[in-house]
Amino acid sequence: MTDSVAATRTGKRERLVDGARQVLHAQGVEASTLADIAAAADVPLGNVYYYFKTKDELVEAAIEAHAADIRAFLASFERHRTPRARLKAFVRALVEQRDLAARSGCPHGTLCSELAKHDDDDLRDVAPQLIQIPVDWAEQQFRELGRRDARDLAIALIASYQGISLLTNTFRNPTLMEREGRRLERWIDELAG
Amino acid sequence: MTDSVAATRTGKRERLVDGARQVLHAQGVEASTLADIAAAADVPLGNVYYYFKTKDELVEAAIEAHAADIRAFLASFERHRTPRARLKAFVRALVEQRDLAARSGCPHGTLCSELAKHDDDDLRDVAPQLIQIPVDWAEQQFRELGRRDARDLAIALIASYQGISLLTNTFRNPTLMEREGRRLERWIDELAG
DNA sequence: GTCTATAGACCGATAGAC
DNA sequence: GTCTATCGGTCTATAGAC
Repeated sequence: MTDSVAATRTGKRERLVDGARQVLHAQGVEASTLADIAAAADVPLGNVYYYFKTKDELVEAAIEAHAADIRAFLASFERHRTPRARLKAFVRALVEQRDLAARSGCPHGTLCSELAKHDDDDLRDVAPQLIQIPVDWAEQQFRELGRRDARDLAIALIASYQGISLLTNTFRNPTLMEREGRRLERWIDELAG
Repeated sequence: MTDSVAATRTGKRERLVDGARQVLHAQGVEASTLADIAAAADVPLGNVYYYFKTKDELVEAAIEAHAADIRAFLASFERHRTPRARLKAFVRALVEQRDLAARSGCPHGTLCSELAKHDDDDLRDVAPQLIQIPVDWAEQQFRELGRRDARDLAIALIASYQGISLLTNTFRNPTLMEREGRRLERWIDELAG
C-alpha cells in the first residue's frame, strides 16, 4: 500500500488504520476525532499527519482495510461445495456477529449510511464499492443455483441483513438477528434452483 | 405540545422543527449545525435557544414530529379492507418515496442509525420508539392474516425496507427499491393465511 | 419575545524542535 | 521519523441590548 516500508516498521500506520476502524464503527465518522483514533492506536496526535494528510484519507484507508476483510470473509466459504451451502454459511457467519451488531450495527452498513451524507465526493464514491463486494458474491451464488433473478435475490439478501442489523442495533437486541437468520436460511432452502 | 401559544403565533417553533427534519435528513445529525437549521427555517441563530434549550432538544422535537407523521401515514391504509391489501399499499407507498431514499435514505432509519451511536442517553432511547411504530403496525396486519409468526414477519418486512433504503441510498439508484418493492408484494401475496 | 454579538470549548491541520 | 505546542476556524450556548 505504501512505499515507505521503513516507516511502517513499528506498525504505526497499521495501528492507526485498525484504531480508526474500531473508533469509526463505535462512534460514527463525524463524531470520531483524530484524537480519539490516535489514542485508540496509542500514537501521538501530531504523528497521525505523518502517515495521512487528512482525516478523510485515514477514513479511506480504513474502508480499504474493510474491503480486504470482506473479500477474505467471502473466500472462506469456498470450502462448501454447493452455492446453497455457501449462502447458508454466509448467513450463519453474519448471525454470529450479532452482539457486535447490537452494539454498533454492521461495520460496513453504518459506514455506507454515514458516508452517503458526507460532503467530500471522494469518500462518498468509495462507500458503494464496499457493499458491492458481498452483493456481487451473492449474485454469483444465486446464479450458480440456476436463478435468472440472481441479482434481485442478492440485493434482497444483503438488504435483509443490512436492515436487520439496523433493527438489532436500534433495539440493542441480538435475538432479532438470530431469528431473522433462521428465516433467511429457510428462505434459501426453499428457493427452487 | 407547548403551552406558550403566543410564542408560536408566528410559527417559528414549527418552522424550526420542520427545518430540523429536512436538514438532519439531508446532512445527518452530527454534521448539521444549528446555523444550518436556523437558516433553513429562516430564523435567526440566537433565537433558536428561546424555543429549545439545547440542540438535542430540537432533535428530539424533530423525532416526535416524525413519529406523528408515521402514525398518520399508517392510519391512511385503514381504508383498505383486508390486511393483505393494507400491507401491499404500505409497500407501494414506501416505494413511491424511492427518489428521496436514493438521495438521503429512509428519514427514520438513518436517524435511528445515527442516534444509536449518539452519546446522549435520552436521545438514544427515543430512536427505538420510532421504528417500533411501523413494526407494531405490520405485526398487527400479519396477525389479522392469521399468522402465528406475525412478529418475525413484521421485523423481516421492516428490515427489508430499511436495508433496501440503505442500498438505494448508497448506490443512489431508486430502481433498486422499485424491484425490491415488487418482490415484497409478491412475498405478501404468496403468504398463506 | 427577538436578535446580535460573543464567550468558551473543541477540532483539524501545521510549524518546527529534536 | 517523531512529537509538542499551537494556530485558525467552527460550533454550541449565553449575555444582554432592544
